[in-house]
Amino acid sequence: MKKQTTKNAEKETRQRLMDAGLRLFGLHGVGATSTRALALEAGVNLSAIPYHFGGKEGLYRAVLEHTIGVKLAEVGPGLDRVLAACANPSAGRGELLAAMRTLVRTMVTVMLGSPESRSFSQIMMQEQIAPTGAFNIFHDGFFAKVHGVWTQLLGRLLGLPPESLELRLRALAVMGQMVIFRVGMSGILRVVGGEKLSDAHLECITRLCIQQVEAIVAGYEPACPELGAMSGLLEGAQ
Amino acid sequence: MKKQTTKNAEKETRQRLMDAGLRLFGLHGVGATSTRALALEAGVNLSAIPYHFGGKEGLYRAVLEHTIGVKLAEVGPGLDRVLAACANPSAGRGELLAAMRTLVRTMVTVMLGSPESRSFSQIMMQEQIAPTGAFNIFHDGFFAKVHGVWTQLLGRLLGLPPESLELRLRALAVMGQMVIFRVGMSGILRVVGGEKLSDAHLECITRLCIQQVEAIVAGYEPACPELGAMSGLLEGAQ
DNA sequence: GTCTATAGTCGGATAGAC
DNA sequence: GTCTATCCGACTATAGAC
Repeated sequence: MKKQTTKNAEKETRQRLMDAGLRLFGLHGVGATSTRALALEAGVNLSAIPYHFGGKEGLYRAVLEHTIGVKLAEVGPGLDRVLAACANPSAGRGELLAAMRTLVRTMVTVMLGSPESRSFSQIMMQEQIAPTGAFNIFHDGFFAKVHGVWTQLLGRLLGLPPESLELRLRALAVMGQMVIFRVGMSGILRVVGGEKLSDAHLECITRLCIQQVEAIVAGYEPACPELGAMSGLLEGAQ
Repeated sequence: MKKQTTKNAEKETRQRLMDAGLRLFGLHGVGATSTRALALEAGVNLSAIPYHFGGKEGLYRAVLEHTIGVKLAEVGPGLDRVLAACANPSAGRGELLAAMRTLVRTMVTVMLGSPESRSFSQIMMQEQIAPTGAFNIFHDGFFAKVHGVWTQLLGRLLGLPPESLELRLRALAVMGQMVIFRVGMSGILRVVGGEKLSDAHLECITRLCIQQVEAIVAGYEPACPELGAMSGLLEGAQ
């Protein structure tokens, strides 16, 4: 790599380090990523890390906050569509289901489609495995929002109160149908071959998730009525 | 910790190191776990690691292989129940669904119930995030087996051929409903409080997953018929 | 703001006494 | 088999030249 003292590198150093951080922190975690590897990957001097971010941890937090903003903007439209439908008291089943289809499509696309989504979900998984001080940035800033929207949507479709424990757990299970393709991506890719799923795969996953959610909604029967009154056990919506 | 030169420590050193490895590798990954931390956690001398396992990587592989054996034995009965039902050509829908319920209950219990299951799934997640040379031990030895059984079961219930891509992807999505409670456990526990889910939570999750799988089976409609003929894109059953 | 050089610490593995 | 002592490399962060 060439020297970076030219014009475009002057204010670009932070960005280059954050890009490198997204990749390497996702792959190896914070603890196993060395500042040397980060500097090398970014094509930047090692000392730029403590200088710009106060250290490795500071870079990690900066990467987290930036990436959350990006991803939230990507899923935002899908979430808003659902919230709009739920906010309309006269919205019928068809309207709610249409919003659900949009949300599933958005989530599959955002989670599985874009290349940097891999690093993002890797970091999310790292935080679930061993939460750091930055865990709440993800939890409150991203996961709880998405889970809250699914909870509202399913609450309307299933006729369950928003605080119902069963509802919140069901929202998790429904999301799991999509999330597993992210979580198990390495296993899937190992056999499919290649760096990412094809568009045909993504379309199939999208349709099949939509169809299964429709079936779940259509075939709903209460599973644990005795827990229906419990509330506050899971995080609140957005 | 007391000296361990007494009788019960002589052949126990390997076991103590593997226990410590399961915990620490799961929490921090191989790269971020130091041999010193392992030796301290195990109450064992540092030199025991290269001596008994040839090094840190050797200990990791030993932990993987041992834990897979344990976990496979735990889910084995549930898997066998399903395989038996599927092997019987005259097995009716009710019989297949009964086997499905047993399998869901077994998986939820094994994944979420036992305390060491947390470390096991943490290591599985680490391998999905950044596969090491030991990835196939998990993939072929555990995941592919479970996924293969679900594929067979759903194939019978949905009337899809075992090689169907849609079927294999659906098996993943169905498993995702259970897996997400493992993957997202940190977020769930953070709000529930405590070290593990209560029995009431586990029972609710079990019932709700069973009910949703039943709904999916009852409400099935082909989602991507044009991909029905594709085969070999995902790993084979057991 | 970016670099080199270096301080101070911790990493994994080994040699050799017991 | 288990221990102590130690090598040597890699780590993060900082000081100071430019």
